[in-house]
Amino acid sequence: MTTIKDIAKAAGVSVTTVSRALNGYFDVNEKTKQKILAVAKELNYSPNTLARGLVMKKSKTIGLLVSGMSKENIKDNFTFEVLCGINETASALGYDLILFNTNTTKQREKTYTQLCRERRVDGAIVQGIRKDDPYLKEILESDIPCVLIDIPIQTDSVGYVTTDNVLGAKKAIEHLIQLGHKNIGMINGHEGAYVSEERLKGYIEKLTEYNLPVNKEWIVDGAFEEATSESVTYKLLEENKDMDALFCASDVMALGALKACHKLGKTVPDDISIVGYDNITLASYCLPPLTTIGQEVYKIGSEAADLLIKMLEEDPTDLCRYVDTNLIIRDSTTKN
Amino acid sequence: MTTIKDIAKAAGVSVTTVSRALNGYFDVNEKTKQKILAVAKELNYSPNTLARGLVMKKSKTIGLLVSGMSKENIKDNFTFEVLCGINETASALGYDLILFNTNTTKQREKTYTQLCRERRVDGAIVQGIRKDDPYLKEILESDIPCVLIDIPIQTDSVGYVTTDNVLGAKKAIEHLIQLGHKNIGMINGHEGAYVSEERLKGYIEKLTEYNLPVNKEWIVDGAFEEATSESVTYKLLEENKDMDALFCASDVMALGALKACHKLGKTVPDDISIVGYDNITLASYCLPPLTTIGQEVYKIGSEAADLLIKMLEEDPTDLCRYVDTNLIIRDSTTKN
DNA sequence: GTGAAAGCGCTAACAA
DNA sequence: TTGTTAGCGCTTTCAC
Repeated sequence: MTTIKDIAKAAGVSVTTVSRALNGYFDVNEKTKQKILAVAKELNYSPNTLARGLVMKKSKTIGLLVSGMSKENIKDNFTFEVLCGINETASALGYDLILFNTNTTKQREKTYTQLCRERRVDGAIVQGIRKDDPYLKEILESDIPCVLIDIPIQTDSVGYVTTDNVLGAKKAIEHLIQLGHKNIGMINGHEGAYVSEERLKGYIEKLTEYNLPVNKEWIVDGAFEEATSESVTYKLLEENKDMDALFCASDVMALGALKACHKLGKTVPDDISIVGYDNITLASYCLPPLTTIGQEVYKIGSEAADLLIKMLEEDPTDLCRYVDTNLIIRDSTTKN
Repeated sequence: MTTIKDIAKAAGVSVTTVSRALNGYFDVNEKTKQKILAVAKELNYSPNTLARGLVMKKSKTIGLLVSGMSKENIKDNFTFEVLCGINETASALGYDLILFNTNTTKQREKTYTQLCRERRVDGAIVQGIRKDDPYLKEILESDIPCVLIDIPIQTDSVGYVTTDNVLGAKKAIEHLIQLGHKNIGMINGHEGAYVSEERLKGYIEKLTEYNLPVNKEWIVDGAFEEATSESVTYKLLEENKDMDALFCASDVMALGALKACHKLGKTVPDDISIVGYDNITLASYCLPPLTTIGQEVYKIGSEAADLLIKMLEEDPTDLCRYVDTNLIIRDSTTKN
């Protein structure tokens, strides 16, 4: 494999000059530069980023800590869409991505800091970890630049990209209230998720705004899973016969709720309206197509990459970015 | 950041000894070893993989060349599922993944070899590139260990993981024939895909096996896209009123075909049976749920990672692996 | 069982 | 404008 040493020898100059020419410095004679470039091309040279990273203490690499990459999460294209957004933006800005898997026990043996330092990543993007994940604590204590997705916590070295989940939930509930619904239950995710906390907040605030009662028994967790959601919905509707609408904190859970309704012989939306969250691909294909809160997931990813790289290169003052949500009305909601 | 030098100083030994102790060599006194390990832990040491990679000429990194990571491909969870499989297996075996994006022009400036060599990846896994992609030629000419997904070409350093697409297509057609269909059209992908070639082969062979005529006009390309498929299906069915079944080389295209049928006022499956390919998540949710050829996509990914790592560490003789397919019968096919 | 020294490929003072 | 030299953090002969 060709090194700058080889080029230096072939071009009859020193390695320093080669390095400078290759890196586009201006203090090198145009002629020598051309010569060096020619030799480099001829010898089919590729720079060794490991060596460069070693001396520069920069790797032009972003570490990706993603929890939703296991078999179970395949239905949910949220993770993938975020990934796509990160990938395109990062690569457009000259950074490569390195994937850390937080599921396998193998990786869990290492701490977040170890993961990042071993690979000498310049920064990290973290998606899908829970509030109580030990990694989160570490991330916040570490000084490695990091962007959190959907976790609105900021430190000197940690920023975040998220949507306004309170507002998103409010849009959903507003829609249901406008349709005349008064007994609105909620299938939330789980305690480990900030988005759950916020969507619940939006739900409560909007009900309160309309002087509708907030009933604790009407709020249950569905673990962001279809099956769990199905079973809790079943129970919820059995115990509250007058419930006329359901707000689910994710489309996947709305799918479960749909199944439960079907089994109970309830027609959606005539007997009960359902609003989901996320606007996953399935949302427009299921029966009935889901009214839901859409997020520009791809944009969340690309904003995250953009923010992190800005943090690495320009240290911006604002480390928080919000991406829009919008209510998408389909056929799972109707007038009461 | 702690280095082995720091450890050496703190433990009162040489860097050599530290290196040996940390790497679990046996020619180091148990006591010194324990001392070194203790110091390392206390100083919160993380090895620098860049430095190690530089001297060892191995990076324990696998390069991922994936084309299906753009906005358009989000519906299709094939790519993501492959990714998940690769990720879990690679990380279980101690390898990290580095993502190369082949879409952005930025990356296209570099050749495959450059991409791999710059990052000093030990090997690469390539998914979703076309037969005529210049990268493919390079991959086959290069001696970088590589596993191709769904491209059955082998060289000394290149292996592949795929399914038997001829057989898969045959299963689909067999099913349709058993249901009494005789006028079976095919929406294929495009010329750039090996899987298209093979699925077409399976289609033709099975028809021939039953002495059914193979009609060139009945075979059209849908570019693996929903919209394209919809428009070609429209035309196909208009021009061939007696067509009673359709075999689509992907579920996404089957979705398009479904739409076309709907617009033409044809009921699936009563007027026309449709079989897809891939068993994407949507397949079981669309209307009617699709009969399709399922692939263990996750397994394709994990096999690819496993094969590549075997190639890196043990150089196996067999560089080809096949993953099963199976016919999944849902409601888009019925007796004629 | 342990250490000194060389070197992986690169960048960056500092000199010339 | 160019070259000399040191050093990034690590592994690995080779000698003791």
